[in-house]
Amino acid sequence: MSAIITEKAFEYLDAPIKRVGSPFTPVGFNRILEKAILPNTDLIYKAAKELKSRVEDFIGSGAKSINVGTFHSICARILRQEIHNIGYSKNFTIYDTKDQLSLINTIIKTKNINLGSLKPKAILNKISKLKSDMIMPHEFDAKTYIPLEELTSIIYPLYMKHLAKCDALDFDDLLSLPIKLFKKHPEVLQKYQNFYKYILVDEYQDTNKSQFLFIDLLSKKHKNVCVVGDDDQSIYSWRGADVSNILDFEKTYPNSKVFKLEQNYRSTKNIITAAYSVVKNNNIRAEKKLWSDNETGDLIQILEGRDEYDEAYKISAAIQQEIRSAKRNFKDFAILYRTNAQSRVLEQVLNRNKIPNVIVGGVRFYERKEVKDIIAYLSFFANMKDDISLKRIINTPPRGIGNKTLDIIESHADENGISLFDSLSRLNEITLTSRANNVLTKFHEIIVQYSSLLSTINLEEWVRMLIDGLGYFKYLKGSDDEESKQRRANIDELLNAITDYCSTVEQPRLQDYLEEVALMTDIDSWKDKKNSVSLMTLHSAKGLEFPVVLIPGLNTGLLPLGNDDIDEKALNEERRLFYVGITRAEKKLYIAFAHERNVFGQTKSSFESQFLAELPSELVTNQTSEFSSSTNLKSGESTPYKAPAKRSSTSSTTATSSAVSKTKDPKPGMMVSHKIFGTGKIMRVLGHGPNSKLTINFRSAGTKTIIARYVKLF
DNA sequence: AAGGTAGCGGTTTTT
DNA sequence: CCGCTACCTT
Repeated sequence: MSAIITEKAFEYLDAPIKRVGSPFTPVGFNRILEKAILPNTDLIYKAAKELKSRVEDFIGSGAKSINVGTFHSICARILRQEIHNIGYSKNFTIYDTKDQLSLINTIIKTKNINLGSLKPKAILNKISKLKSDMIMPHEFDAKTYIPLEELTSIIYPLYMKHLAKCDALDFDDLLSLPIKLFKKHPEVLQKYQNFYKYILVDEYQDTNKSQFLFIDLLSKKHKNVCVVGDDDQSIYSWRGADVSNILDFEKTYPNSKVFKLEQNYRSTKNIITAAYSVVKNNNIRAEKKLWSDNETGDLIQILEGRDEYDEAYKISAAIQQEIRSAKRNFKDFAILYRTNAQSRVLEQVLNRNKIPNVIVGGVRFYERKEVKDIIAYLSFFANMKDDISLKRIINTPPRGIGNKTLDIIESHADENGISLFDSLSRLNEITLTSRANNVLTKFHEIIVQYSSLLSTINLEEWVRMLIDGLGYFKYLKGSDDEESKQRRANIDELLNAITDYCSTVEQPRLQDYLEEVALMTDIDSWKDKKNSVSLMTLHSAKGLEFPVVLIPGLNTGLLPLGNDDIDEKALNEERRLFYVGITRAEKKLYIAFAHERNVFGQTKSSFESQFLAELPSELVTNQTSEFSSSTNLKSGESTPYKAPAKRSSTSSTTATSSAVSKTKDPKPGMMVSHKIFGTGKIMRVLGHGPNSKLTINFRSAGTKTIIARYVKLF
């Protein structure tokens, strides 16, 4: 989500103003915002430039001092300037999720905490939730009979202490510390209030408590705030976003004006109607009527695949068909899925069909092991108190510093209340084997050496020398050939990115580069200059639009995601996610599902998503006549995927008929019913046919093993 | 005491 | 199918 903070640009608006119905905005600011901020942007500063020029086009000159950025980046910028006021170092490091987890694991290990069956990730999620609600450790009223809460109440304060010791901030701190700063130092607040006289927030429905407070404080003086959003598109409640921020805006700011933007300029009538038919099934939402002057448009096409490969194949075929008949370009298409894992198969099949494609997000570039390794080195040089990065690099590449040695160093640092690196400079105080002493001294020397080198040569050159000096490429060669090639390529790309950064910025600084990297969004790094089909998650697609959108994976368990015990609130959010996906489409919408899916490496039969049935049958077709039987795609000789399923099915034009798999063979994942035990899910199958033994997890009776002929398959 | 490997367990979504 | 742990080998 983005915040626009500008001085002149919004003067013509009466403020405060609330706008609702973000996807249905007339040609106006929101549209400019969507166009300007999200696509075609490499980095934040480029986005700001782009926005500036577009706003200038719109209101003429005067759009001078515009600041554009995500909440996180704007907050980070403020903190770099002001954080010393609340007792932190300006050299703070920003920890990503991996760093956070590693920190929590360190705590668990050193404090001998027994997590039981809980995972560190669960604790981290809990802590993050608390932080986004601005609940400090001492304010957390844990219900101690709930293990998660009790353990969190133990770990949370330690986690905070450890972060502070490392001069590190997590993503939540970036949002909450400015508020602490503003409250403690009114003079600092005032400075920024005067600096940002007009404030505009896009995607306001996805703001959390700290983001609300941030805007509230900043706008208190001049009271010029304009927010845009749509409660139907709230898809981040799992990370603390609170829809009531937008729903209660009028109450919070009694002088505000509301403009309902109910005309849609983006999509065809059919797409809008379909989107509405879906989202109206949600029980908690603000009713709005939507309309459009656009053409009625084509019907929504349902694609039915035998499995996810076939589904991907049908999607490829649909794209080829659209390109042939409607003269579209590859860049007009977006494939939007629920989970990143789905991108693999799609990418594979698209490649086989020679359809150029680009995955936005996914396993993020900067989270890949080899890239993260180098970034950890850089982070450590930027902040030597960063124990987490030190632990990552100290034996990468392997230099004979193992767990035992590290344990000794850690307890020394802990006892003396110093950083790990400080302990390394005081090895004489520590009892070590001479071998350990040697390798540690050597490591310490390397760090000192490169640290002093950093101030004498330029950043780019220094990074190259560092990677060289570490023998990192040699280290990568160790693993198997194809993989190490890829990893080397990634390091090369990282080097290119650094070179790029150095050439676009006046004064390249290691820290600034790292900050940019930490806060870069998927969309930022999206290079859509190439004429390619875009692949991304539904979450990433928010705010974007494409002539043709294809949404695969409309299966139970996948969209909506989760098992059948999904609660109403979560189901509503899944539905909103589907709604967001539908409303990305301008001209044409394809929705796909498969009868079988590979989950956990096992093929499981899969049912149609309930959301399919919510599409009005008269707007939907699954006649794929033009290409369903076609093998005219150049799919290559060795394509292992099966020819399109020959199903006698689908004489009906709706997708609402339930797709019952007619297979007689029971398979794991299928639902069954039993005279005595009721309904349950097959967990395991032993043997074949009616006499096979099924391990079934019954809803009320628990797990039983039963001969297949005694149960009924759904 | 390090480092390599086999086997296990576990699934969102993002800054 | 991927990452992590526990164990086994050097």
